[in-house]
Amino acid sequence: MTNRDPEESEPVERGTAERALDVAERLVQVRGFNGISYADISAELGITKASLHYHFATKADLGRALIDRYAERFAEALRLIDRERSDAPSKLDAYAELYAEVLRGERMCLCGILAAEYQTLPEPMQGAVTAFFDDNEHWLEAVLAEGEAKRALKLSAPRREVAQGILGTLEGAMLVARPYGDPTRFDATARALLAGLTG
Amino acid sequence: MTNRDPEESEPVERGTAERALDVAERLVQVRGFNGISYADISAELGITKASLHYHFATKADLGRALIDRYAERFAEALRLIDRERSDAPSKLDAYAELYAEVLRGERMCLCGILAAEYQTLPEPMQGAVTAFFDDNEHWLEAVLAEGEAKRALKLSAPRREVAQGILGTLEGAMLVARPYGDPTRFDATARALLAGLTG
DNA sequence: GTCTATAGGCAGATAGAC
DNA sequence: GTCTATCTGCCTATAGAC
Repeated sequence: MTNRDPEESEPVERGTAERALDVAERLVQVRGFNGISYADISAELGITKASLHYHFATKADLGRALIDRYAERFAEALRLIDRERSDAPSKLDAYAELYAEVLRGERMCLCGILAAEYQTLPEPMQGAVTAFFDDNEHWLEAVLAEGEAKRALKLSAPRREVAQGILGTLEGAMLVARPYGDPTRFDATARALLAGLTG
Repeated sequence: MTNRDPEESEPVERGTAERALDVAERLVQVRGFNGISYADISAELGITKASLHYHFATKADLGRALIDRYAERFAEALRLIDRERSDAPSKLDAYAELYAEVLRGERMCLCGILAAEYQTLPEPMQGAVTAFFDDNEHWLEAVLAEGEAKRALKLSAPRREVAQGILGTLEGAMLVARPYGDPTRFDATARALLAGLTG
């Protein structure tokens, strides 16, 4: 369990900007970027909107910082998986579990929900969203390559396509599961997906 | 090709309410419900916001009408598939093609994009979104049952779970493909999904 | 059914005091 | 860094004339 929610951690010293990102991240993962406002965030934080603007001049700045931090934390989680899991199937299992954790927090993947709003996002945010997906797919491709080399995985399509398929499938399973408030909807799809790769 | 875009069809007589739904549907499928306004719709329609309020008193009413009409049209497309396709694999193929068509129009599935915004939707819209998913899954379950009976499909999980997996996978493949403006990203995932069922 | 006009609220953002 | 105060603009929605 690496991808801990900062808001649930021990109360270490955190600056206002960091705490603002914590609140904004959760709100966006629940309501979407177009569904939240400076008022929402600053109210939860106990400061004024003007103070929040001091840390993030524009909403685009805030959104960009949100994605960058999320992507970094996700990348760190992937490095931890590489260290702690030895074979490809186990790594893919841990990867799916990252998504399941997010969903159990009643949230959508940050970049998944931003993908839905993609056409309305300021440009710097758009680039950061696809960069997140690209990073994930590259990591998945490496895992798939390792799995093929060690005969632990059998792919029926090019690695790149399979990697894209894994990402899309997990994002979609989250997307549909959340309205039902039922994380097990996600689990079944994830299990079937991974079973199809080891088959 | 059943699910034709009314805006691209021959100019048959259409009332203002219908034309408003056409415009709103496209806008929501591109920008999301929180990303559009009465001003956007009425401007494209060449009428005032007040006139639009005559047809749809509140935005919630408009949204509800949007989903209901979309769901009806989708259900009609499914009935056509049942009539024109004889075996389960072919039906699933046609089902995936419905999604591919939407994506080629640079749109997201209406209910897929609304699922992302679910927590901010007025209640009547929330119920209509899950009802759409439920309808789709019931149809898929029936197709899967037929495919199993005729030994055309081999399922490695309960029909219900497989149906949920198909829906989620296709929605997710659309969600991620759209930011890249590359419909082929969707096709690869859809093909692999169906191949795994006939396997 | 469509219009003009407008209400009332909230959005993102800024100026300037402390 | 945080505040109060304020601006401008857009939002949903309504009143009432035509």
